[in-house]
Amino acid sequence: MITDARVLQPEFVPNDVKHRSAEVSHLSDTLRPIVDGERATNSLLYGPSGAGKTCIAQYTIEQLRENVVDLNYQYVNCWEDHTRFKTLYRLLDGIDSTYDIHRQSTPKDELLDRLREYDGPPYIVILDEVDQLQDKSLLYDLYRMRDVTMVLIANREVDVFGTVDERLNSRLESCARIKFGQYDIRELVTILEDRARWGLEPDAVTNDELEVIADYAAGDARVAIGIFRNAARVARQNGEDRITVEVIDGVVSETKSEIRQKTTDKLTAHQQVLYDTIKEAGEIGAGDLYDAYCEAVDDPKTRRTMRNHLSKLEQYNLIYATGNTKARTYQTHS
DNA sequence: GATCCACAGGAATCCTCGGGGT
DNA sequence: ACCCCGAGGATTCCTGTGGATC
Repeated sequence: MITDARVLQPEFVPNDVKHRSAEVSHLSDTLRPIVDGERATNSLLYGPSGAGKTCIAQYTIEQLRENVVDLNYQYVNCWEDHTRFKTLYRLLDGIDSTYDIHRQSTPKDELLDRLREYDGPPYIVILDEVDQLQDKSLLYDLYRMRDVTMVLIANREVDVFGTVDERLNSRLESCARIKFGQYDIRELVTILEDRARWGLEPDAVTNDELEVIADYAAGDARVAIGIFRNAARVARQNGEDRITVEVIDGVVSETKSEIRQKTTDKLTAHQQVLYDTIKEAGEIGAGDLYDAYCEAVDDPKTRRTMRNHLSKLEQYNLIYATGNTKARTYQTHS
C-alpha cells in the first residue's frame, strides 16, 4: 500500500509547496539580491507550529540554489543548539570549518572570529526556534557579517524582539517579517492529497478520510502528516489496502502524544519532573508545585531556578500560566 | 484602603566542568 | 601535577506587583 515512505516523514520537503506562494515569493524577494552578488535582507518567519515555516524556508533556499552558482546554507535548530557555542559550531560546520575545535572554551570567541574570516560564497543560515537562543547578541554578531544572511524562525515575533536590547532591536528593525497563519481544513487536505499521491497506492485513501485527518489536526500540518503516516503504517500492518476512518480514529491520540513526547524528551530531568507534576495536578500554584517538586527529586534546585524552568516550559508551549502573583497557577496544554 | 506577603523575573555573582598551558 | 580560563547553569540578592486579610 505504501509506495514511498519518505514522503510521509515530517522532515520531507516537497518540490512543490501548496498554499504558501505569497510567503515563498516574499522570502525569495528578500533573498534575491544574492543572485546578483548583493547583500540580502534578513528575514523573520513567524506563526504557529505546523504552519509550514521550516518547510517553506528550506524549499525557498533550495529554489535559490538552483539559480545561484555558489551558495552555502545551513539549518540550525536553536532549541537543540541553544548555547552560543553550539550554534556557532553548527554554523562553522556548514562551511566545513570545524576541524580542530573540540572544547567549549577556545580562546574568547575564536569561533566567531573563525566565522568572520569566512570569505566564501554567500552564506544563508536558517535559525529555527530562534527564540530559544539564550544569547541573542549572537544575532547582532551575525548581522554584522557581510556574507551571512539570516532566516529566523519563531512562533511569535515578540519572543524574538521583546527580549533583545535597543541596539540589536534597531538593527533587526530592517528585517523582513513574514507571517504564517494556520492552515485551514481545505489546505491541509490538499497537502495530504499530494503526499498520498506520491507515497501511497492509488485509491488507498479518499478525500473523506483526509478530511477527517485534517479535522483532527486543527490547522497543524505536522500533526496532520503524523496522523497520516501512522494511519498508513497501521493499515499496512493490518493487511488492509486502504486507510479507513476507524484506523485514523485509532492513531490520533497516539500521534499527538508522540509529538508531545518529542518535545518533552528535550527537557532536562528537572524540567520533566515539573512538567509531570503540573500535568498530574491539572492546575497548581507555585508554592505547591515547588513542594511537590522537592518531594520528587533528590537534589531540588532553588525556587528561582524552578521559575526559570517554568518560563522555559512556557516558551516551549508545554504549559501556560494564568493569574498574577499569588493567584498564579500553571496548567499543561491540551 | 493600608498592610502583608507570596510570587515573578532582572541582575550580579558563584560554582562546576572540561580542557589548555606550564 | 598544577593552575588557569571561559561557558553555562545555578544561586543569591533584589525590586515591583497584586491578591488576601483585616
